Amino acid sequence: MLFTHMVEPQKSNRLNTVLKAASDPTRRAILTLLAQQGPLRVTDIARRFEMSLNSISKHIKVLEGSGLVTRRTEWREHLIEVNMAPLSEIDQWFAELRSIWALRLDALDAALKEDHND
Amino acid sequence: MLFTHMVEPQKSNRLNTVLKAASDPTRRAILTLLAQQGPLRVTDIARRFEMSLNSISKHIKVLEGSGLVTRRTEWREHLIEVNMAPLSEIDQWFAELRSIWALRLDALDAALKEDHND
DNA sequence: ACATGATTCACCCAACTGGTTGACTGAACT
DNA sequence: AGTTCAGTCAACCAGTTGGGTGAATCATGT
Repeated sequence: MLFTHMVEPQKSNRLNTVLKAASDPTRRAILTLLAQQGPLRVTDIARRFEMSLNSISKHIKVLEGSGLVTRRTEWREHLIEVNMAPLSEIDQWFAELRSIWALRLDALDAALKEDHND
Repeated sequence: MLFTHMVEPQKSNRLNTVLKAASDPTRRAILTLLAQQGPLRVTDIARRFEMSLNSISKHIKVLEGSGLVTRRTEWREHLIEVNMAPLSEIDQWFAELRSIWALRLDALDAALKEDHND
C-alpha cells in the first residue's frame, strides 16, 4: 500500500502549516514575546527585532495563517495575540506516533513470549 | 531589549532542525511507517511512496540530521529506525511557552485582585 | 485640506527546498 | 570478470521562503 495521501488531507494541512510556522526562529521568538507580554501591536513587536517592520508583518501573517496568533483590529492598530490551541494538534500527532510505536513493541514482546511458551 | 539571539544557540538549532524535519508531510509519513513497521531499509521505505529512491534517500538524511531517525549499516543494507527522543525537545519548548503564558495570566490576575483590594 | 502614524501591498532578490535524472561506489552472486 | 543490488553524490530545475525597499491605504489629529 502506498503511503502518499494516506492521512486525512485537511488535518495534515493544518499540521503542516503549524509546524512550518513554528519552524522559524524569528516566529518562535515572536510567540515567546507575545506569551510573556500579552497582546501587542505589529509595530511594538517589530521594535524588538533588528528587522524591518514589513518582514515582521509578513511573519505575523504566517503565524496568523497557522492559527498560532490571532489579530484583533482596534481602530488603526492591530493587536496581535498568541493562541496556544494549534499546538495541541502537534501534541496529538506526537502522541499518535508514540502510541503506534509502543503498540508495535508490545506486539513484538507478545510474540516473543508466545514463542517462548511453545 | 532585542529578541534576536536571545536563546542558547545550540538548543535553538536543534529545535530548528527537528521542527523543519517534521514539517514535511513525506517525512512525517516515513516516521509513521517506521513506527509501525520497525527498522526498514531505504529501498523498502521508497517502495511505499510514489517517489524516486533518491528523494527518499534525501529525506532520510534530513531526518537523520535531526536525530528523528538513526541508521544502522549492516553489510550493504542501511537499516533505518525511528527515534522519538528529539520530539521531547519540541514538547519541552511547548511546555515552556505555555508556562510563560500562564505566568503572565497569573500575574495579571493577581494585579487585578490587588487592585480590587485597594 | 494636510500631515502623521500603523499596516499592508507589490515587487525584487538571494538562498533554500523538494523533486528529478544520471553517474558513481562497494559488496555479493554467479 | 562481469552483473546486479543498495545506496549515495552531483548537477539541475521549478517553486517557495525570508529578507529588503518604496508606494499605497486608511483613519486620526491639526
